[in-house]
Amino acid sequence: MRVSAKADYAVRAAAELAAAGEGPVKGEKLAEAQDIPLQFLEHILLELKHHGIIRARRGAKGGYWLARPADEVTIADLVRAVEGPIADVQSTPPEAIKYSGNSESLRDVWVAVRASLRSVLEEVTLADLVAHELPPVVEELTSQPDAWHSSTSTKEMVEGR
Amino acid sequence: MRVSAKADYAVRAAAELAAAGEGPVKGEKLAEAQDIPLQFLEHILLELKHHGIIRARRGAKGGYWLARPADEVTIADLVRAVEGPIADVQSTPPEAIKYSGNSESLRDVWVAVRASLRSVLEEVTLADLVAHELPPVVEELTSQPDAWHSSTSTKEMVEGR
DNA sequence: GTGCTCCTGACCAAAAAGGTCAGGAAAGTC
DNA sequence: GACTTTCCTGACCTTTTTGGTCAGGAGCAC
Repeated sequence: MRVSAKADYAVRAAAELAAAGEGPVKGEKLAEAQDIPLQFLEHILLELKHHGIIRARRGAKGGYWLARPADEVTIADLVRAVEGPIADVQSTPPEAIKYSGNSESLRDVWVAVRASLRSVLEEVTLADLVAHELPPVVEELTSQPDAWHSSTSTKEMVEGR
Repeated sequence: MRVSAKADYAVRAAAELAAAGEGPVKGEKLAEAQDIPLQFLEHILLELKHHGIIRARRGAKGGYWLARPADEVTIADLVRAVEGPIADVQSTPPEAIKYSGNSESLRDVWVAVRASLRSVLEEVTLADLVAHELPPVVEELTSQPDAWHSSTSTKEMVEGR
């Protein structure tokens, strides 16, 4: 349940494109702006292009730009482009797994996990990101103080930390 | 953003323990009940023991049992025990990451992602699982039909599938 | 002491993560 | 047309993670 460097980079680079607006932006500029290894970033941008999220042109005045308006590109789009399906269990979509007996309901739990991830990732757009105005669902989640610290694990509780 | 086999196995084995109630259950029985490779499962159970989630005894009448009542063990406890922190970004807790300029708000998004995961994983207990009675938050998420199919990706939309 | 069962570390193969390198192919400029 | 710029692509690489197996030791019950 972790977010890869690739996904993080993809979102950050796309945010730069969203902020830039129209004109094509060079890969090098994106890499510098967000401190991402250039050659690695180029592979990521290529994937985004293959997924129809961005466009590109080569040569002197070349660069990358968003294929759609920034308010029509969600974080989920970017994460899926580089990481594949969100919240697969053992590389299988949760609804396709067969559980027996006492763990039958576990399928519903994983489906709920996926749904809750989507409720965040599919709501936030690049436009929201660069405007620093996140949708209500995010504001609500981040406004709780608990959300801001790594939770105390069971082990730590047992050991009385 | 995927759930590992280990986490899935951990929850399923723990569900068996929850269903068994008091007496110690042998590893072999857990493995058979949930169709998990025995030797792999033993390593997982050992981790759970180290995290204080289960207890064990060796010998003739040995086996594993829950260290706490089933309604005090959450899915989050189990996932954290075997996978570590939930929703780290690049192996770092989201609140600890420094973002610059146009992606400053991304930190809040990852924090919201973690919070939304917790809102599911920390609510569901083993008791809920084996009783097939999941908390309202889960019921609500799974009751939406959209939650039950893998979402159509941007690429597929572009290609008109 | 003799099974039975958990405990532990070593090992292993395949995949994923996170990159780097080398060159080719378009687009613009002179 | 040559040259430069910038994206495009595949091959390659190292380290870590994933998903296990194997061999033996240690504690418990009888």
